[in-house]
Amino acid sequence: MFKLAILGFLYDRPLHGYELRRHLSALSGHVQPISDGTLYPAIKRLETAGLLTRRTEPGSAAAPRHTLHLTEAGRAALLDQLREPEQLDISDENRWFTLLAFLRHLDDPTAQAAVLRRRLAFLSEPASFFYDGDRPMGAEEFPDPFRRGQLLIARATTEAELGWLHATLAELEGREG
Amino acid sequence: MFKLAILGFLYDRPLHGYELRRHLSALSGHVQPISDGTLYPAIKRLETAGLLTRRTEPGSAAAPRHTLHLTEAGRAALLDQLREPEQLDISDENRWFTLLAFLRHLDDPTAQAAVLRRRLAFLSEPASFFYDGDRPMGAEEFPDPFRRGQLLIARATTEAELGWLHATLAELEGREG
DNA sequence: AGACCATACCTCGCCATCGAGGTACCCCGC
DNA sequence: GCGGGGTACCTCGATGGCGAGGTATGGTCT
Repeated sequence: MFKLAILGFLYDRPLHGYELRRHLSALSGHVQPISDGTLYPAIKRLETAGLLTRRTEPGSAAAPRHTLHLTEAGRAALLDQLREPEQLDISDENRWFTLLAFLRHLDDPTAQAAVLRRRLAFLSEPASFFYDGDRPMGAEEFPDPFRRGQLLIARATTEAELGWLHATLAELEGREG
Repeated sequence: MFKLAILGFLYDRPLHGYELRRHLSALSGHVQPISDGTLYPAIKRLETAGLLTRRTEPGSAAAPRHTLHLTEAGRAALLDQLREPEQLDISDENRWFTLLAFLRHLDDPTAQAAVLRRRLAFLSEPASFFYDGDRPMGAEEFPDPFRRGQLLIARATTEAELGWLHATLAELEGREG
């Protein structure tokens, strides 16, 4: 879902489709480059929903461009999704990173901290990729280096993020006063 | 795409749909629980493609079960996808982890090392989520803690995985010799 | 003048996924 | 003997992403 990312980038300033695509490519293009067949229909959906408007301008170097502007409803929709993200935005790393990229737009330390706490709760659940019955299996239990690596990497990632989460929450709670 | 995971689990031993779902939930259910509407059509597609067969058995505790068995074509398809994964399997963390979970089935240290080297190349590309023109921006350049965190966490994750990759490649190359 | 490339946008058909809904069976407790 | 819960499977419609294809413009190189 690119809805969040599109609204997030347009919140800062109006962009035309091509610029938007460059921003989106930087944000998540290393995983999978965004295709025209994804971007333009997504823009159209947002326009139909009244979240953005298009203004045609003569192209600076080519065909006429449609500059995209967020409407008030669009700004509200972005802030809503930042304030109360779906669970998938919390649990999926790609979506979570997208959310993080725009969380500063939510200009309220208490609301920001609440979102971080949801991620903290998710990361704190004991989880493995493999179970022996109900018992989560640890890295040491696998003879092959691949599953062992999978678990070790996941653990390292979680540790790093937990450290950052705790530090940032402390900082935000200071500001909440 | 659950094709890889389904084939991977069945490679070890035949399972019926319900068991399969429990395995898939453990592997990737923390991100998004797998739904029936995904699993059963996926099984049917694999059956139609001749990669697995179903044998109906009386249900042990309920309705009759369909035990799923990989065919020779199914085993070959799994090994193919492990040996020459699509780029998305390399670049997307969720897919990469799925691949890692079954890479041991590819019983050839040279081929395994080649796959790890593709991931290594992907992680070694200089990348950021944000660019100033063509210059990738570093964590220090953002005043908000969220984008800073995003970049710091990504960096920590990459470091951890690079360490494991180098160690495992050395181990595999020892075995190739 | 012509070829070529980057910019800029759009559409179509395909396919995977999802949620909601449904069927059926068996066991256990009351 | 009846209801509820867990096991086990299936289908349907909606949605969203993707690849392939198409259009058009303007600058640059030869």
